[in-house]
Amino acid sequence: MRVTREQMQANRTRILDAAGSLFREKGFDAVSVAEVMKAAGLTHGGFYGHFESKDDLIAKTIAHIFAAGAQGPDDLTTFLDAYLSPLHRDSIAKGCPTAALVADVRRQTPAARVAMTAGFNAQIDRITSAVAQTESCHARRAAIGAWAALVGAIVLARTTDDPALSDEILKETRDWISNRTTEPQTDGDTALAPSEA
Amino acid sequence: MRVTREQMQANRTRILDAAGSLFREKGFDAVSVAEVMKAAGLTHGGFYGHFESKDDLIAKTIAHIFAAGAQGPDDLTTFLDAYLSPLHRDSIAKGCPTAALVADVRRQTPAARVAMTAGFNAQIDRITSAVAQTESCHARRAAIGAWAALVGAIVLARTTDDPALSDEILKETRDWISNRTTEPQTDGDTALAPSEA
DNA sequence: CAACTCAGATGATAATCGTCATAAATAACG
DNA sequence: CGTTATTTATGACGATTATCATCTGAGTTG
Repeated sequence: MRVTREQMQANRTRILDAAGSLFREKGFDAVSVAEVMKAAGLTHGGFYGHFESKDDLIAKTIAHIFAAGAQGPDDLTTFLDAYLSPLHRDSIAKGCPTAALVADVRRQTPAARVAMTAGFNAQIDRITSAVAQTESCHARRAAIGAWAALVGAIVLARTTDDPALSDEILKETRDWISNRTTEPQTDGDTALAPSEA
Repeated sequence: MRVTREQMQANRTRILDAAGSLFREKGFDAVSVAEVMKAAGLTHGGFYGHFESKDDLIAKTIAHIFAAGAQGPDDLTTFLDAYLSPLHRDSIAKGCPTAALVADVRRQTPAARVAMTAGFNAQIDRITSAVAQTESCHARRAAIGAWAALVGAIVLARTTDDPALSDEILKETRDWISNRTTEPQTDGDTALAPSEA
């Protein structure tokens, strides 16, 4: 049952791809090693020839997902629309790894959290660049704030069982993030202010 | 081994309290029924006298947590400061149930998602009331947007292994949410705008 | 082409966990 | 005070799962 060296590398990639989808979809705990291998077209036995343990696979999978999805947001409007779209909300297995895995990674090994943090930094940097096109002073602050709202909205929209509320969360968050400098005082701005302001 | 009816009710509450902390801390899957019962001072056998199944416990626990923590944000500034504080970030077991459980509930039974959605609506309503004190036109939009940013920031800050980044996420999100109408054009506002704006 | 190597398949093992059957012991009731 | 009802404790069962030992067969190398 031996296989070409290239074939072996391809198998390894297939395992990481399968794990990337399954982990995002069902979470780390709910996915068994055998299930990942089956999705990759292999049997469970060969797994430990590729990875030291399931924890090792988890850490490597996180890094693999972020390495693959290095697409940066060129146009901020387009990015916001796509990120907070029902389509993105419903395609978890192929969607933003941060939104799909944040909560799960907290309980994983240090290596997994390190890989996740690397993805965080990359994502913040990308959004900061996009924000800097229209706002330079506090670009990083705006990037972090908007990113938190994006991730929060997606996670909330995916959890509720009420479709109307889910859509509303996406839509209102979308408008809340951008409709500020666009129409400053026209229809009453929607920003929050400390009550003593 | 029979017990007073009051004692039995007290035991049931102890089970729900213990489950509330453990589920928030470690997630639904990682907490066994026996572990919950032990934390409540009981043995695992008596569990099925109180609940039909573990899934039943999960749904009832979600409702129980939201029923207990019905504290509304009176002052918005105080609420934002408390929610995005390192103290709240680090006290997961006693902190916001939404932030601790959103991602996990997505993969649970319909009953669990119904209970969670009820908590969502309550929280949105409370924040909307607080926001309405300074902003009436799009109060609900502002509440949803701010809430998404709050939940997202806490979840992200809890996941990263970099303490500095974690603190930064809390602080910058805090400032990004409120520093808008306070100082409109003074130091360059930090709001995002569509690039064609 | 022959000997060796090693990726992958098959099967086994030990641990964990949800669930349930049964036993025990005490509260509740007349 | 005796009988009944019911909560909790004890123990067991079946299913799942991570991990590893072993076998097989085809790539690799000389």
